[in-house]
Amino acid sequence: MSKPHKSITAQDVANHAGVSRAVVSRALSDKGSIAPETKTKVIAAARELGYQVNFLAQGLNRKRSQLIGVVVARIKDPFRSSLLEGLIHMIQRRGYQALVTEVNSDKELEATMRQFTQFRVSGVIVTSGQPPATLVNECVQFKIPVVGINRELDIPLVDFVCSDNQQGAVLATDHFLKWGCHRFAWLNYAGSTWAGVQRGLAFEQALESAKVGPHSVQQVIAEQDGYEGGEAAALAFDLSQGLPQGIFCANAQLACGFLDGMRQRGFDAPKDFHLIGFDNTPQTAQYSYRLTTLNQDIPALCSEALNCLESRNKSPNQAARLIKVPVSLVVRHTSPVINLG
Amino acid sequence: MSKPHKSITAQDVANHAGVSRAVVSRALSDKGSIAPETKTKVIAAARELGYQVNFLAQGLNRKRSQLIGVVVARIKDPFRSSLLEGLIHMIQRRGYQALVTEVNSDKELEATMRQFTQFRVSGVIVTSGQPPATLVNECVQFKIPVVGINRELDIPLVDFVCSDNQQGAVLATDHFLKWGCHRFAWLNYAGSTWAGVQRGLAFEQALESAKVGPHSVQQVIAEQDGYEGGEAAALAFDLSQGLPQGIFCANAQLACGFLDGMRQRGFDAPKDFHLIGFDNTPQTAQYSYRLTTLNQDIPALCSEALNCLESRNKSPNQAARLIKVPVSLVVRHTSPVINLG
DNA sequence: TGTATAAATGAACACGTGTTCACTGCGTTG
DNA sequence: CAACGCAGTGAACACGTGTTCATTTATACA
Repeated sequence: MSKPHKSITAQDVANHAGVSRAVVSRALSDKGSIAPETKTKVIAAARELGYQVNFLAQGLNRKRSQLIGVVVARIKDPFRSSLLEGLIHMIQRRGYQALVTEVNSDKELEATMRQFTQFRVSGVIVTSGQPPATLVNECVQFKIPVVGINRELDIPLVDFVCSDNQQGAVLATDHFLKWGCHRFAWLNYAGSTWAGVQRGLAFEQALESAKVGPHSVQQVIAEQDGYEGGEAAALAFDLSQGLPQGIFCANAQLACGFLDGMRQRGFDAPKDFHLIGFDNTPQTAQYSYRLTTLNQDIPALCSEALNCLESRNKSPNQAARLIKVPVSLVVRHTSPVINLG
Repeated sequence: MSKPHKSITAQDVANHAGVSRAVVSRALSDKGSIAPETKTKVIAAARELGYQVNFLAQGLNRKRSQLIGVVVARIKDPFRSSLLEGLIHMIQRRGYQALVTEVNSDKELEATMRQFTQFRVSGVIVTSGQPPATLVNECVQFKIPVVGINRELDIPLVDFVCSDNQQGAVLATDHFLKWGCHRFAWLNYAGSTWAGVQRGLAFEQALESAKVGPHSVQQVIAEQDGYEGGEAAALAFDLSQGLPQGIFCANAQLACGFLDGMRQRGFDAPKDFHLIGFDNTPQTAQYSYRLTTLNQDIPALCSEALNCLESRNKSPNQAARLIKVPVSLVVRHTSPVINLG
């Protein structure tokens, strides 16, 4: 029962089938030439013995494991966990395994990526932090493709997949304008991600294109991220000039917090202001919030990311790609549909 | 720039330091005897060349990789993502890497665990589904320790770490009784996890110990899990006999949904009923919910799980352990502190 | 000084796989 | 009948590491 259990190898299958080990490898990998009846015989023997390849040996030989490294941060954040779920799902679906690492500083990220190369991963997906140049170079030297999600940098040979923040800002702006909003604010937090900053800039730009002067646009920077940051920002909001009618949030957590903060001061959406946040997290759909949000197409983001990895695995030196994934406006209670009646 | 990049091996370090490869191995692993000056010389050479061991070769040789397989389901669920975050954090902290797999059926779980053995993982942590006997046997034969979190089964050589549902039910019951509640309900969903069922039973038992007759306890089974399940259950709740005063939920998502469902019918906590749910997820702390919850000690769960793995790696045949981790009552608005004034 | 003991080192093997290369036997063609 | 090509096979090597074992060197002791 508790014997050392010699694990069964391709050699065992070969002995059992009366062929050489090389034939076993060919029979199972569909490479090289092999007689049909030998093949079936070997496969039968393998099944009978319950043979399973040793991924470590296989990877060592191929100089590549079927692992894909995933870098994430703050997994419990609702959007991030949804993205991670999508990534893992897609990774498994395409026959890989997810090596997930949580990273909170760039130093950690460096150590992490080093370990990825030590495992000879087939690819690296970065959803947090910005890949340090030295490590990216290391990956490039090992011919390990790297792709970033929801960030854009100009790194040679590194692809990026990103939700279309510009389009999202335009969708939000149009919706606000249809409601007749004429004063605006946008909320972000100090030390925001690249995507957060980008969304704010895109919002300002979209308003400018719509001939809304910059004096009608107020920028609010919360001291921290997440619900608490948004709540605190609302509690500290300067109301001496009244509330802006259209408020745009860099992410859903900030938006929920901001809404709850305003409620504590006696204001609510859409009665007193309109609110649109990025990231259509499950929570935003709940009765207590019913936020109008910009939905990121998570399956598309994940699918494109893996496309990039596989494509670059085939031709490692192709030019870096930047793929923008469209977002869509999910209209809910905090800035409802416009009644045409 | 895009040359094949021969990766540097221990042999290269050996050549560079003018010793044999075996010495390199000893210098870096602190095993076997080695002259101090040779050691520093080798380490210097390794650093100079930027040598990093190949984990695949290392694992192949040791018959064990430094990977730990983690089985999860529905990652985007708030409690599950918090648990996953804690696990990954703890796994990295102890020098392993997390191989994360999402699983939705027992068939998937079987395939997954098979792949874990193919990677010769150092351990498997199951947070979803119940480990199929055949696969557990396979792991046992490979001497791969398996530990389950928040479930208990009687499987030889498999350890379990579980929040103390009984204690949680008692805490909730005591709190309800102090408020003078005399009619109760508990909410779960059809096809619940083992933990969910257990919590309901423990609640009934705690009430029975407090001399509350079973006719005062109502059981509600939602058709599905999560917020939507709880909301639907509240909307369908039979009010002909009025509302129970003390309502206990198997998890936080159900509780949030139930609360919002009741609000849609004009009821609210703690005005019309008291509500306590398991899982102190971030959302429950938010202003719109402020749920009184039972907090699971996630760091302790994760730490104990890894303790089990490491302990069983040292002595594989020790008796199966069941570790109960205490929970604590977080008193918030839906069943507030009792005013002694 | 000779010997026993310990420390330090390198050659060799094992881990399990994929792939190259030489070889055999067979059918085809000139 | 000879020559040729070709499908099928197995021996051997490479991947990079950890560890055993024999060998060499230095040290202590009688």
